[in-house]
Amino acid sequence: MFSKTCEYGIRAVIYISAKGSQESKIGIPDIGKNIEAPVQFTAKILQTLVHNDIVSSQKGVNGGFYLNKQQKQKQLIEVVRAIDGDKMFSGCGLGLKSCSEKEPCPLHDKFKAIRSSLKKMMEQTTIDEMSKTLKIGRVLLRIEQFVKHEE
Amino acid sequence: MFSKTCEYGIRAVIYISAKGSQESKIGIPDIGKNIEAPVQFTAKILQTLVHNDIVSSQKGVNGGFYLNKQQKQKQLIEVVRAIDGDKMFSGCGLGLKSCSEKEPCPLHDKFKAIRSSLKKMMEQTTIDEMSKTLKIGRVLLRIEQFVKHEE
DNA sequence: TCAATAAAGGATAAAAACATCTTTTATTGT
DNA sequence: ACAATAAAAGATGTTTTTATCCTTTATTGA
Ligand code: FES
Ligand code: FES
Repeated sequence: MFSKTCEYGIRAVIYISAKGSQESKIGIPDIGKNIEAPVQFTAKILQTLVHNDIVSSQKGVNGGFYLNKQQKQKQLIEVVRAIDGDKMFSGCGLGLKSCSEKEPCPLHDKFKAIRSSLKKMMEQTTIDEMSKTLKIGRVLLRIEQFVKHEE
Repeated sequence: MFSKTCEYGIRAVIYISAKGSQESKIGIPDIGKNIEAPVQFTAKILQTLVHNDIVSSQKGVNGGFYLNKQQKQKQLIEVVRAIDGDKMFSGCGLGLKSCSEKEPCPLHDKFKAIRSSLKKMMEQTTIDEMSKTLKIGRVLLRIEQFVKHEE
């Protein structure tokens, strides 16, 4: 469905949103470990997300990643668009160069319905919403249990 | 959504079903040209589909590919399974090693609904059905118009 | 002020996907 | 029989995706 890069990106964003804040930023090793993704590769993906104003970052001592209020309210589709582009939400299911009503592929009518539900779903889901289910421990971002913060 | 290999595979199968028959088999150059796919690569994909009893083939003079009656009735999901496997229909949307109700990812509830519609759609759609819309010229498998057979 | 820290950036490497080329095998019309 | 044909099979090449390594830049607490 999404590229591996995009999957890591979404997981990272949800984790950062759940665990980080402007006061307590999250470092790449922490992120990589908790979303079970290659650390350096995750760093690259986060660069892209910072460029696209989906994640905030700060260099230096006590630096790291976090999401500001506006960023937490972003839709998941924006994360996908920043990494994989729009292909999944507008491209042809059989790989034709373009998807159109005028020159549709055999699967067009049935496929566009699915594609449209997927798009709607990714638009209706915010990062914040996902991070909340993670916080209360209902869901996981890796096989082993999410490491609960001691407080 | 599907791999390029799978897209070519589905297009090829629909084309062969529409244009070929046991009496008049279709050759790889014809297929490659009409579905706008690399010829030799398409040959490889068809090998896989023959092994999986989705397409029939015959070597030698007047040989080529065709679909028998049972094969025409197969569901599109079988083509996808033969090439891409089952990942798209059972894997986690965020790339976790497994998708389960017991240890779901944050997107699980929403994602499984989409995935399930996609699966149902690919199960309810037969190769024959797709090839019929191609035959009557309502749809295309490539940018340029499908070459109508002279009869 | 400066050493420690952590992200940013650039270069490189490994793996997978996509694609092509060449040889072999089976089939058939003559 | 056999030459022509077309898929099967195996080897190889290219491109894209995924992943790692190393250097640079910005920040900050002591
Ligand atoms: S043309 Fe193929 S999905 Fe629209
Ligand atoms: S666990 Fe992620 S979709 Fe089911």
